[in-house]
Amino acid sequence: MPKPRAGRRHWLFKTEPDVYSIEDLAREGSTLWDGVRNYQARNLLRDDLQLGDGVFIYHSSCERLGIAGLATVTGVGIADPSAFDPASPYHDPKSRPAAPTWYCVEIAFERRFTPLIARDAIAAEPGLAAMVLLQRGSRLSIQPVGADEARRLLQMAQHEAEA
DNA sequence: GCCAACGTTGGC
DNA sequence: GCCAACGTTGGC
Repeated sequence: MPKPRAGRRHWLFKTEPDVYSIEDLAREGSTLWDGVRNYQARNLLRDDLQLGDGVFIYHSSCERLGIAGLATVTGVGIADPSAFDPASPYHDPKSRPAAPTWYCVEIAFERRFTPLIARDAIAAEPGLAAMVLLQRGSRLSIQPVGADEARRLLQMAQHEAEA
């Protein structure tokens, strides 16, 4: 059997919509996903995200929890400029341009999910029970999404849109 | 290198 | 606002 062609890989980025929402991304078209200050998330941003990967945008700490849309990775391996900026709340003097501590990627708006895929609906879906998002105490803000999980989520977005 | 204290995240 | 879970810090 031929090796199945690897489709585009998918990730999930958490964001508080009060700070930055899918609407902000839709308006701006693309953005630098900077300010991530967690080593596990940093490793994914620096080493694993690839051009063209899909990014589910998850709204956290708000009234309507869930995946609000989809974006595409358009820039990888970027040293996080906010770490070098003394005026930024994300400033980190330990990170220097010659030896950056923190990395970010650029993403571009792809589409909104209307309505969003509610966290409740994700939790109720047996095939999605293993998602990092649902794991007890998971605070990782950049998460891998499995191929089957991504497929299921995209189906859910489609069905909800038709309903 | 251990581990207690602390700050933060994030669902409820 | 509560609080459990987690990552980080710093004294030893």
